Amino acid sequence: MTSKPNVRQPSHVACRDCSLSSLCLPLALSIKDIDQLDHIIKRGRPLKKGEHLFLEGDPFTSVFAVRSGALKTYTATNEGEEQITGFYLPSEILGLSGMDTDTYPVSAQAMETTMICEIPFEQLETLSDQFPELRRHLMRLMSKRIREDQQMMMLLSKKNADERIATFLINLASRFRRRGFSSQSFRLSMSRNEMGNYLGLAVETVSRVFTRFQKNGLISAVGKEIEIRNSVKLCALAGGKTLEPNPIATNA
Amino acid sequence: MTSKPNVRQPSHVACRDCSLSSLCLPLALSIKDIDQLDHIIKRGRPLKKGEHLFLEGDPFTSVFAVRSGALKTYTATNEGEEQITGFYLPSEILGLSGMDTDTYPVSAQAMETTMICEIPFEQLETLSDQFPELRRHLMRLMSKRIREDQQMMMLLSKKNADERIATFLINLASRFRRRGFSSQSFRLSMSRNEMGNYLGLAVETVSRVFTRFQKNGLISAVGKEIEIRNSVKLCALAGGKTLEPNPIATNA
DNA sequence: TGACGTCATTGAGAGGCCTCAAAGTCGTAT
DNA sequence: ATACGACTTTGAGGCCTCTCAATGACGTCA
Repeated sequence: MTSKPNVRQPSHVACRDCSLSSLCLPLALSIKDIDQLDHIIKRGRPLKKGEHLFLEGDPFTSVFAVRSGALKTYTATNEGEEQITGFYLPSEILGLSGMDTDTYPVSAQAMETTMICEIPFEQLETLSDQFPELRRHLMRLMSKRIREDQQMMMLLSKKNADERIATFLINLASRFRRRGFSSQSFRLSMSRNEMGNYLGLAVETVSRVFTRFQKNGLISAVGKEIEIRNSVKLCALAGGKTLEPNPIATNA
Repeated sequence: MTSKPNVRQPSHVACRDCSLSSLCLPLALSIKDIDQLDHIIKRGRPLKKGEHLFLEGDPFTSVFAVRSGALKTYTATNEGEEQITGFYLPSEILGLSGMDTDTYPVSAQAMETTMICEIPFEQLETLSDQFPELRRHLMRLMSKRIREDQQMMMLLSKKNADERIATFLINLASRFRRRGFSSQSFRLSMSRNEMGNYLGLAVETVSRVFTRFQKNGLISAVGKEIEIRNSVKLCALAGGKTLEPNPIATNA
């Protein structure tokens, strides 16, 4: 399993050679201009499971793109519990919500081994001055995030446990598909507990819904491995269309 | 009640003469540059209660600032019910969530007689090219909105009915105060039904909580008139600090 | 001013989800 | 390989909020 000649070290892949460039920030730039973005990006060592990318209260300096792996963001409730605010898959951008403060309003933690591209915000703003398209893309990302958060608010205030979990699974599936992975079977990077926390449900409820979904032939779940067996019914439960109420994913 | 000599017609107040300028978009501009913003703003006739500013699906053309009155934004759930996504008070900006689509993702409706400043988005973008501060302010507004939506998600997934309503009242109070109104007593522009819809509660629950709050001396409510009688306890219920989990309000 | 419709309040009952508890499974590290 | 801890599953019971229903208050318009 040593590296083969034609396989670059992942931590050195340039934007122009990155398979995610069409989903990530570079999509706002022409081939020629991508290298400019590339130059300001810092690529650190991989984060191990449980390591933090930044902590709530840390000074806001950068936004981040996920290259591989998965992260969650969370904040502390008044009672000191953890409240998960989002899950982030490869090509998704996090850190934008800190932009109008001097500190990050949430903590970001790796749920598995994760590689990250760091984009120092000051330099990103400078680059935005040069490339209006990049600026508009950043705005679109934030606008999209607002709409997705509103979908999430609707989920939390109107949907029952079954519908919440169906929505969550369909959303994950569609994000996997867009990244070229199977939307039929995939591996959850979060625990049942984290899923429940995010969806406003107790762990036990999540577990019971999973069991029920399996009895009804909607899914098959072995540990974190999920297979969607009846996507039509699952989508119906989720509320019709293939929703995507969570992080920032792709372009329009 | 005819207009007095020194009172301009409200629909003609320029940004530089507007009492809200320090809370609204102009705060990003110097006195000298405000007039440039002023020139692109359209000031239409007042909206009567129940009238729509825009409908979900309308082509996205402008963002709006509330001059007086109050609006709500809402979207339709899959079952065709209304889901309120925000309430907007004077100086607050709405319409930003449509920015990355060609249509508004929500409808906006006046809850009372309301005056609006319309800012055509194309011209706002052009102006943004000239004034980086304006651009950054727009970004900050969106970033702030994301954080507030996340507060709202926390409310919906972790708080009980008492805490939700306490949070809502404290949030409204702090927004009134910032606008120079009393934060102790004010008039709700929304019905109990709308409040419940927004907070993920049934009307009856809202009503019962109001009754209980009055028995406990936290507030006094006569119809839509609210008086906060024990702001300390109410803040404690809301979860400590004076939160503001809703629309876009002011600067840092 | 009276009548109507909308909104708010109050009560009774039911249901969904949470909490508590315990057993079972998985992953990991020694 | 084994033992430990973390995670998952399942059960029983209770509570909070919703639903349904009816009465009461308010505001509006003829």
